[in-house]
Amino acid sequence: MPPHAGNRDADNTDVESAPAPEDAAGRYTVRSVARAMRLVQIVADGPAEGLSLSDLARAIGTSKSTTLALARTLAAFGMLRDSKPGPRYALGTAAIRLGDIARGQLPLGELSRPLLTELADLTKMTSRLAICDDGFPVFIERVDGPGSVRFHTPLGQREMPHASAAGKAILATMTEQQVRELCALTGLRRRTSHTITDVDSLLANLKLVRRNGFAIDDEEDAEGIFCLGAAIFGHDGAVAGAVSVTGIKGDLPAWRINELGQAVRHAADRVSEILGGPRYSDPSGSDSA
Amino acid sequence: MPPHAGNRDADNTDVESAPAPEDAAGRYTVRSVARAMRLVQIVADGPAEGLSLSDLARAIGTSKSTTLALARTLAAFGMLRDSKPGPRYALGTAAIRLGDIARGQLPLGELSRPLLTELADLTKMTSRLAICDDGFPVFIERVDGPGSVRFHTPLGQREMPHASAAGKAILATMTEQQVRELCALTGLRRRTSHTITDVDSLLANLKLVRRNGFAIDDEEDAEGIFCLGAAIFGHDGAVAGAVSVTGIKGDLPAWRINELGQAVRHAADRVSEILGGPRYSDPSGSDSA
DNA sequence: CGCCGTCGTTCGGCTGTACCGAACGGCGTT
DNA sequence: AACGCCGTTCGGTACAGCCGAACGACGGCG
Repeated sequence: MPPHAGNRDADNTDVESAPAPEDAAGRYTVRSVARAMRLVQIVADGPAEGLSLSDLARAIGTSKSTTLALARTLAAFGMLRDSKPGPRYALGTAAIRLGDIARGQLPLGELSRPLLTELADLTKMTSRLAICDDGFPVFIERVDGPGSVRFHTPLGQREMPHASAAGKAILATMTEQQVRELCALTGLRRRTSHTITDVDSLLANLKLVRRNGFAIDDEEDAEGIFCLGAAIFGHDGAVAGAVSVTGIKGDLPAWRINELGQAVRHAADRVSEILGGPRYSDPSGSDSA
Repeated sequence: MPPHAGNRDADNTDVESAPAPEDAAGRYTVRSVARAMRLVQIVADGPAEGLSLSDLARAIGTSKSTTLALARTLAAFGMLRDSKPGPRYALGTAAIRLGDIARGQLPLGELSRPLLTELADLTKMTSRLAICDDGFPVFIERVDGPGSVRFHTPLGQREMPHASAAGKAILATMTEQQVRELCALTGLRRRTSHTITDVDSLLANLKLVRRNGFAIDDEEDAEGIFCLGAAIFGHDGAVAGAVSVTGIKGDLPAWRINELGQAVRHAADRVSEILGGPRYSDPSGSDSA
C-alpha cells in the first residue's frame, strides 16, 4: 500500500480548494519535507491557540516520535512556536518574516499599497490586490476601509476564478478556449445560490465584464458579500492581476455600482501604468491569446 | 534592498541573534527538513529575481540532484515558485499565506492595527508593533506614515534589544539581573557610532527609560534613524511587546521628542488596555522578579 | 486511593529513502 | 568545434528517518 495509510479522512472538510498536493510532487520529492510542509499547513489551518503534538501526529498519520522530530526541526527555525503550557504548536515568527519578504519580492505589492489605501478611503470598502497565478487570483495585499467589516480570506491563497470579482476580471482577458480549459480543470464549484456554475453563462458574463471594464461578484462567493474587480496589465501587456473591493451587499445601493466600478477600474489602470503596461481598453470580440 | 549574503562555505554569519539553528536543533531533528528550511531562508535573503538551482546547491552544500528534490518538494506546496525562464527559485504564495495567517494567530496584530494607523497619522512616522520573543523584540505589524521613507527591516525578525527603541522599552521592564544575562548572550554588538556597547551605560539608559515611560533610539541602530518606543503589557501583567515609531533624525526637532514620546506611550497604553493588562506606571527602583 | 486515559519524551533497531555521482541534452561563449 | 555551465534523469548504497515500545507525569473517574 502507498506509504500514507488511509487516514486522510476526518478533518480537512472545510478546505474547499484542496487539490491535495500531499504527495503529488511528481517523482522527485523528499518525503519528510513534504510531511513537514503538511504539518505547517495543518497548523496554519488550525486554531490560533495551536495544536498539540498528538493532534499533529494524528493529522499527518505518523507516529508521535516522528512528528516530534519534524515539529522540533521546524520550531528550531522559528517556523513553528511551541506555546506553553502543555506544548501546543502554532505558526512562528519565521512565517511572518518569510511572508513579509515574499510580498516584498513581488514587485506589485509595495507599489500598489498607496493606491489601495486611496481606493479603500474612497469606497469605504476593503480593497485588495491579486496577482494572477496560472489563471487563479491570489490576493497579496489588503487594505481595510474605514469601518469595514473584517473578512477572513487570508492572503496568498488561490481563490476560485469563476466566483470572485478579481477572478472574473482576469478571466475576461483570456480567450474562450483558455477559459474553458481552466473551468474544466477547476469545475465551477457552487459556493452560494448565485454562483455561476455553467461555462456558457460564465462566458456571457465575461462579455459584460469586457464591456464594463470591471467585474461584479454579486454574492457569488459568499452570501451577502458584494465585490467589484478590474484587471491590471504588466509591461508585456499580459494580465498581471486584479484590483478588487469588497463590501456588504446591503450597504451598496444599485445606483452606486457603476460609480464604484469606475473607481476600481481607474485604480487598476493606475497600477498598470506604474508597471509600464497598457491601460484598459475594450477588447470586445478582438481578444487574442 | 536587503543585505546580500555573499555566501559560500563560510556563510550565514549575518543573522545577528542566531545561535545558528543550522543543524543544532537539539538531538531529535530531521536533516532533510532542516536543509529545506535553510533553502527557504537562503531564497528569502536572496534577490527578488530568485536564485538558480546551482546557486542553491552551492549555498547549502548538497548535490544538485538533492537540491532539486528539495526545491521541487517545497515548490509543490507553493513555498517556492520557479519563475521561468531558466528556472529561478523565489518565495512562493504559500509563504504569503502562512505569514498572513501567522499574524492573525497572534492576538496583538489585528487588534493593534487601527491604533498603529492612528499613531502613524499623528506622528507622520512609520509605526510598528513588536512582540517580545524571549526578550527580543520582533516586529509583527507595520504601518507607514504619510510620506514616510521606506524602511526595509522585514517583519518577523529578531532585532537587537540594546540597539532599538522597542528593545530598550522591553529591557526596561526587566530586572538588572535579567538584562545582564540577555546582554551576555547577545553581546551588545556595535551597529553605529552611537550604539551603547557596555552594560552599565545601558542600565543607566534604561533607568531613564523607566522615568520617561518611553525609550529613545538616537541613531543607535542605523545612521540617521531615530526611534521612540514604549512597552505594552498583557493580561498577566508581563511585558507583551512594544510600540515604536521610526523616522529620519533630521526631521525631528529636539523639542518634539517629548511630545512624540508621550504619544507613543499613550498608544502603547491603549494596546495594553485592549489586552486587559495594566497601563504603564513608573516602576523606578521597585522592579523585582 | 488506585485505575485508566492521555500527554510529551526517550531510545534502539530495522527498513526504506534520501543522498550522491555519473551521465545526458541543451545553451551561450571562447 | 570544443568548452563551460545549466537543469534534469537514473541507479546503487549507506545512512537517517521512521516506528513501536516504554517511561514519568498529569488529570479525571469510579
